[in-house]
Amino acid sequence: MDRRLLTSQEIRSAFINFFKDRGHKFVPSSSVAPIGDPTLMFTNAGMNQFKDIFLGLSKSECKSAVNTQKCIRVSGKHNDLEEVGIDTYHHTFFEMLGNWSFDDYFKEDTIKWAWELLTDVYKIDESKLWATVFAGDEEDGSEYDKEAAQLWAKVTSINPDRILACGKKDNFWEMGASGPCGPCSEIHIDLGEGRCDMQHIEDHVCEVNAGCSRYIELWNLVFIQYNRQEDGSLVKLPARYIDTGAGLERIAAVLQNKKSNYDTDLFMPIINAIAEITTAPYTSQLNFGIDNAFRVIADHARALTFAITDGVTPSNEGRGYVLRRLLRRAARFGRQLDINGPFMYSLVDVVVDNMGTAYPELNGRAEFVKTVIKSEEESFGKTLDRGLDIFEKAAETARKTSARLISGQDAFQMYDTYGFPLDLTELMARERDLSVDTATFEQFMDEQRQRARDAQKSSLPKFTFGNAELPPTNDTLKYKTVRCDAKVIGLMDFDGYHEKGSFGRDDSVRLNVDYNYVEKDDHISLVLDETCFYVKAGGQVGDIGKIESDDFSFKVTETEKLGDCIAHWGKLVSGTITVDAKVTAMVDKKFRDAVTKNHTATHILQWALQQTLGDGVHQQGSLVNPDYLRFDFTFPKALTHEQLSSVELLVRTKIAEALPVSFHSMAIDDAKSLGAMALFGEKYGDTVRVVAIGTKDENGIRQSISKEFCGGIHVDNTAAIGGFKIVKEESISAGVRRITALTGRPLLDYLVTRSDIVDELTQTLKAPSDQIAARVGKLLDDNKRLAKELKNAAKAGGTDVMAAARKLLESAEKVGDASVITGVLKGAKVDDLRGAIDMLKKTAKSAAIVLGASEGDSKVILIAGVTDDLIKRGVKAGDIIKEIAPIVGGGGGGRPQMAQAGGKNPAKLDEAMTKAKQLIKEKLG
RNA sequence: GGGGACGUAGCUCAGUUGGGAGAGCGCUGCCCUUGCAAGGCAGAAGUCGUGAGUUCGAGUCUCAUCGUCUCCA
Repeated sequence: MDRRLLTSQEIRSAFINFFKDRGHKFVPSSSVAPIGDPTLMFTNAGMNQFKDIFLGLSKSECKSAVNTQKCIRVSGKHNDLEEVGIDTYHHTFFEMLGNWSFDDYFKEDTIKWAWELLTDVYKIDESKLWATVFAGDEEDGSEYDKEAAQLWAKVTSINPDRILACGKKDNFWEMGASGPCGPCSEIHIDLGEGRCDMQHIEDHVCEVNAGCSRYIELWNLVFIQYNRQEDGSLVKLPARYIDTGAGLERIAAVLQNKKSNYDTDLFMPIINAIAEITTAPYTSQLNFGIDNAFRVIADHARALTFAITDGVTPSNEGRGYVLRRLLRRAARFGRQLDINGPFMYSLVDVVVDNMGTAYPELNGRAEFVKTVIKSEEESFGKTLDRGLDIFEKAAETARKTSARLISGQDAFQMYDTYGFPLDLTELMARERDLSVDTATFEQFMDEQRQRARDAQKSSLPKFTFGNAELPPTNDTLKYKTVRCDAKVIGLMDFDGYHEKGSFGRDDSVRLNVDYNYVEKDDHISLVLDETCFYVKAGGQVGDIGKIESDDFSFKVTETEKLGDCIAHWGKLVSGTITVDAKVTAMVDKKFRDAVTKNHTATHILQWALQQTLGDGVHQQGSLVNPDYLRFDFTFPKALTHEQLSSVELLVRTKIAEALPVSFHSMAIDDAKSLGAMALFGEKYGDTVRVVAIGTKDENGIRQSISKEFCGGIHVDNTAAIGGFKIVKEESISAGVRRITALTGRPLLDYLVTRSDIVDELTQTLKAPSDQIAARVGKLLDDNKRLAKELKNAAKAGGTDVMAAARKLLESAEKVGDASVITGVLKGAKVDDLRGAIDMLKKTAKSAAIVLGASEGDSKVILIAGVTDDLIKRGVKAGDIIKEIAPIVGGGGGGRPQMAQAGGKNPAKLDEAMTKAKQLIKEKLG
């Protein structure tokens, strides 16, 4: 039977539907830029968003899940960047299909379903499939996964000879040095003899995990059943989890009968689009520069589009820097295809067209993504131009050497400091019949790598929670009150979590002996059963306040969320804290009020920006604290004064209208259909909280001016915000603007300060406030005009200083044709003296001049000037000044033509002049 | 997280044991030209990123800080 090949879209949805039919919940892919996980730069596996569940930090909302996760591997343990393009299957961006069980089904169903999906749904010939199970590891104390091996034979129709036992490297999965882990079972496919790429290697035998491309891994089924302790031993977990992962790109290649992932419909539309820009055709060969370039560009276009859509923008640090490097790499490969200007941005639409159905977040962000990529491509052009200049200098040096070799140091400096790629340096060197010392270059690279590694080691965090199970904290009270009763259920310090014990300022009740690094402020945290404190989330800062009981008083300075547990960090003010103590938690109300005003104002601001600037405005981030609010959003250029005024006016109008603010808990789909805005990258559960401005009840949400997914705390009525003013508008990266604004008390303070300044100015300038600007402008003009007149007058010799200088010339001593001019010009400034020297040198033609002046009774200025003919005879201004400056208690120096000095003793000025005259005459005589 | 480079006029940059803040382009005015371009002459324009320190004196040296670029992890 002739069967149509499945498209990637069909493969993806078949996977999801297969598991949905078996009771799994579809969980959308989380952002490629994980929030709240600083250990991870990019989401690099499907399990990332479930990590807290496996760690026991939070509970799952469902028993089993299925998803397709956007992943990027460009840094850390999984760094595939250098591999991309040269083979058929490495990618920086890929999709991971996975099914998950959270203490629900285990090995049997996992194996059975995986087999069923591959053979029944995807119709893969089962005679090509192999399975592997974990063979056990003596050193490790882990056992052979007999259970899995037996299940493969029992629940699938696989040929028992094709169930292999393999070692730890391939069949034992661990998240880190400690934590949940377990054996895994992989499914491999035999693509046939012709596909081996290691025939040229002697003794090579094609088999599973032998490294050649005939057998490839299709799907990894991980059975999480152990917890690895800090000491390396394995303990059985009470709850067991399933974590599976299958790369969509590989499956698509197999099902579409392609030798390369790049030949599937996931990549070909992009490759075709590249082919339209360049003249070279894509021929799908390996080891061929042009085809490699096509693959790299297609891969990077996907990674960039997804990452920027999820809110990461190119920058000079962290994630943003990884993006910048990706883009530059793509741009470099573009040059191999003779594409020199910006072009990556033009591939965005193709990616969005192909993936927008599976990842709806792409739609509507394309314009922004293009703006960002294009401006980044332009900036790379500048980097290259700058590098060219530096290259020319290095090449000049190289030409002078007999080896005609550009030194490794030069090449490294160009790369390291100016970002000029080595391959480009080599290429340009060849064009000039030069070569590059790459061995030395590599030496410098190794040194740099070593430096970075050493630094890494010394900065490892000391503080971990080990495997402690943290209790969840109920914090729903935060929306209702700023004061609540609670019970202390645990204490945390820099050694970890303690379920019992006490902590006091007295050493005898300290939890631990070694407190060297916290002795300054005894930083510890309390864990309560319930709390009304808000934890930093969604841009809103965490609350501060107090926790008190009959026995102690504790000042809360920071809150932190660890899984579902909330830690109240701070300082013990007095008494002793004991676990089980009954306490009252009190949020600082002034702090909270200021924050809520700013938070609601931020929502209105977003609405006002969209009203004024259009739908292109998307939130990129926000910060809400008691002092001010900050809102970052996509917009291509600076806002005009008119636009800012109009935004401000809109916000103020809505505040003045005293609109009600209401909160609704509803299903995520309902919220979306009402038009509520969600934030990219944020993880949402099934039920979301919607904050609506302009309605009291649910019926009015659609019509309300602002409706956003938001877990933050707000005022009940916009009137409470009490004013709004934008104080700053700036750019933070290409296509992203930032607005900083004030409300409430900080706004009032700001206005009062400004008003005081105006009052002061009206008094000083004796002008009404509305004329201050004009008056100051006039003063500045007058000032400039007068200063200039003064300068011109001095040049013309009209001042006393010049006149006095002329007199000195008339009475100067002569040694031959040379005039020796010395004298004190009272009240002259440094510039006057210099002017006088210039004038005297010109007038006298041949002269040695030393002039002095004093300022007050503790400052002396000395200046000397000598004409060129006398310098040849050994009279140097610098020398004279150095000799006489000590007389007036100072020091100085300068060049032979002109030198100056300062001093502290005006009384000795005449003595210095006499000495100067004597010195000059000695030299000339 | 670690290393390197850079921050001087609107733009691109120069500024040499620490000793008069400069160039080119652009801008303004005038001359030349029917007009434009070019050319000639004149002119305006700078808290030398910010803050301390050393010094008689700092664009220049030291330290801190902010920003930009760049490489490594």
